Amino acid sequence: MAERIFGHIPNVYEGDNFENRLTLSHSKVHRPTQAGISGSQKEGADSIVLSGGYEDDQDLGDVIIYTGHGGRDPDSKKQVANQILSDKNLALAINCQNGLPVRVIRGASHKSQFSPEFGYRYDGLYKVVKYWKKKGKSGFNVWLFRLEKIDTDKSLGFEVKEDAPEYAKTTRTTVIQQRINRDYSLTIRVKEIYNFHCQVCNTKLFTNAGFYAEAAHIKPLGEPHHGPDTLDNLLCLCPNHHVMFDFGGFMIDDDFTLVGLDGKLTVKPEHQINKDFLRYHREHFTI
DNA sequence: CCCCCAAATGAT
DNA sequence: ATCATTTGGGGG
Repeated sequence: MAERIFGHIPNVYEGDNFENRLTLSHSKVHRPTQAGISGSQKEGADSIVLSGGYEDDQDLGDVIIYTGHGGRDPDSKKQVANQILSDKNLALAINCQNGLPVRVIRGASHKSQFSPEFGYRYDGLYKVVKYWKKKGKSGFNVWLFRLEKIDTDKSLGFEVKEDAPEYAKTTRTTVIQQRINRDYSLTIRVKEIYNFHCQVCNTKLFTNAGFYAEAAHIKPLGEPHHGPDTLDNLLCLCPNHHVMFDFGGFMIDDDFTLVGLDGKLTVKPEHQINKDFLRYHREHFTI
């Protein structure tokens, strides 16, 4: 299977139109030819289509209340059963918990003032800010997802000038894209290595969407630290210890002894941690 | 690998 | 409306 791309697809811009689901699929913007949600419960959802099939959808433009899938009679298309938080619905929940963007495509059959007249239109990136269960118009439970539009360029710390040449935009999009995806797959990997247990306290949190942990960079990414997005610069932490680590609440010695907290960092053999990054963290974040 | 699904599509 | 066909993806 081709790698799932989160965020914009290189060379595709907001407002681009597609004749039908097949051309949309070939563009990589939304790969499934029928399903409304593209994603997996492990990685999250990379794109959704609004096609007007679900009566509990609400399209307010920059805010969308999107109904999960399932529970419909294949012939009548009516809700005939409760939806459950699994498969693609779970994928959207993963986006919410991990702050992953989802591409939104509106189809002409979706009846709203924001729908295109014909075919399908790529409408940019949204974040999943909340999800909940509700009794839908049919009387059966549906899962709803609140999507809010994000300004990609600003949220990534880039200011793409209106008059920038196309080639520059393209290159930048590609570079940003590759970075997001590489970093995200490593995030999944470090969590899997520790099976979502915090390396500091061994806590394993669970939610209605499964287990929850955070991947923490030892030497921070970006300005001015320029830490790399590599496995040897990542830790699997619970949210509390992630916050403490980022804000210098504790340090980690070269032998993994914790400074400021009792005990030692749990480290698996398949996870080589670069001690230079531990040193960098000690030097720059200790009181 | 096989099986099944899916907010589609095109023809009756 | 309904039917058959289609295609990519996900999961076991």
